[in-house]
Amino acid sequence: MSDLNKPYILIVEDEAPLVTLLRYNLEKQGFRVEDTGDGGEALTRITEAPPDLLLLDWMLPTMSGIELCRQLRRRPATRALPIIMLTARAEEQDAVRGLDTGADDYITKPFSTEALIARIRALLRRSGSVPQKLKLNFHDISLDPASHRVIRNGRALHLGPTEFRLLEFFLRHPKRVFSREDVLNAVWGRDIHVEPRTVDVHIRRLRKAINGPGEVDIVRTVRAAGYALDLDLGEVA
Amino acid sequence: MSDLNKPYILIVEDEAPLVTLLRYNLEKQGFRVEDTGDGGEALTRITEAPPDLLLLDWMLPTMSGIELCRQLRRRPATRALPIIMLTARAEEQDAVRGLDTGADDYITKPFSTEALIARIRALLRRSGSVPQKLKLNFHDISLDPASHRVIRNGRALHLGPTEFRLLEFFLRHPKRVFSREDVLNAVWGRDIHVEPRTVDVHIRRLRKAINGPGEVDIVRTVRAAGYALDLDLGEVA
DNA sequence: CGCTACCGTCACAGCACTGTCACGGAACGC
DNA sequence: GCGTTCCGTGACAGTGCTGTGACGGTAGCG
Repeated sequence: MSDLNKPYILIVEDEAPLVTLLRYNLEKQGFRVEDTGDGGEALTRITEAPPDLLLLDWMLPTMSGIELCRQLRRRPATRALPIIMLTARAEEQDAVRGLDTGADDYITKPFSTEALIARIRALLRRSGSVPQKLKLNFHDISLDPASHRVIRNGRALHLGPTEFRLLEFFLRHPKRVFSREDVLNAVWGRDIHVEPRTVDVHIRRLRKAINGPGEVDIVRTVRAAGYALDLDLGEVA
Repeated sequence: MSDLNKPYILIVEDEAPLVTLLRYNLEKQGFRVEDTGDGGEALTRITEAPPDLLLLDWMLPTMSGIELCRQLRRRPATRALPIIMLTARAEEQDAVRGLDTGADDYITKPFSTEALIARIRALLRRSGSVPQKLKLNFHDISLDPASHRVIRNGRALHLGPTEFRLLEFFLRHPKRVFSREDVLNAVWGRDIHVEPRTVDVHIRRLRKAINGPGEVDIVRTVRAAGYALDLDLGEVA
């Protein structure tokens, strides 16, 4: 299956002819395409295997596009998923509301194929469209989301569930500082309430777990700001 | 100046009436707006103080919008800068090419203000809910807000939290003199009360932190006025 | 049921950082 | 020149932030 590495686009649209047209053009452009006409089914499929980009129709039978969009934006896992809304020209007002709800872009029917593809490319380029399944690594550490395994310098590490998610999150955004609030939202979930200092404790447990004797600390503390996955270089050559 | 911390939008457009309209609406939305009709000038201004978002007209006198866009995309510092292109309806084909060149979105004239603002919000939200992501640099110093790192001449500097915010503020408005009150409002916050002289002390700490031996002082004292991030040349050329 | 692994919270200590002051020197006006 | 205003500098006490160990609670499992 060579197309497992292609960018994966999910079309949520119930007009069959339009789907056929889109599928044809997008596959010609080298995308892997799946589709569904049902909002609920879309939600489960996205949960199972999040696409790199979502083409979302405004009018849907079971669940409206905007509602689906809202639900996706509530989940940490799909918060950054690029979404393009498809609307009829007359519904442009709603489309504007759609953007504020969380869609990244919209396009009005009828549209030219080139315009759509250009927008898709722009969005994918921006979101760095790297397939999500790859192993994550930084410095001498490696995390495999599929097998749920973490390795540093050849030796396997044992992490608790939260430590694992924490490390995975940091590995996805290396060298970037996150406040305790950011970390809570991303790792614990948007509407869970825990004390910000809890992050400190788990950072400590993570450090203890991944830092063997004589190994450098990969987690950098930035006072009054948060934490980052980064080498704590005091000086540079 | 209460708007120094607002998201900063640069408009590159030579039709004065349109600029006036845009400026009015965007400022009402809480953005700080600057504009220029010249592509070359835009480039220098972006280099000096990168905006959070760029509104870019396709037709420009000296340098075409698409050329400006291409140049910006070539530089690492502005590669992620969100760009919205403004084009006339008839030029839609070009706009598509514009997207492939590196613009993030385009909108065809005439457009509704709400549609534009919605797109702006979507872009700013996507580029990190905190609208500050681009690296800032001046002379031989570089500050990365994302990784919270400051580098001068290849060596990493260690700054305290306040020193960091202070430097970041000055880097966003280089070569501009700010009174102690301005600095307090922007860096400490509008309703925090501290003695104006406190700024002096932190300026000193900042100087000590960033000025290595044999390096020029980047912070210029303007007697009876305040401070500026600028090379201290004894006399004007 | 008891055991284990893990989680969230807290208290406390150490230390980096902060705001303020006093002093002396520099810059300026006359 | 002198007086005044302004700024650089070092010191210092108070504050706030983080690392750390400990503790009670819970879910899963045999």
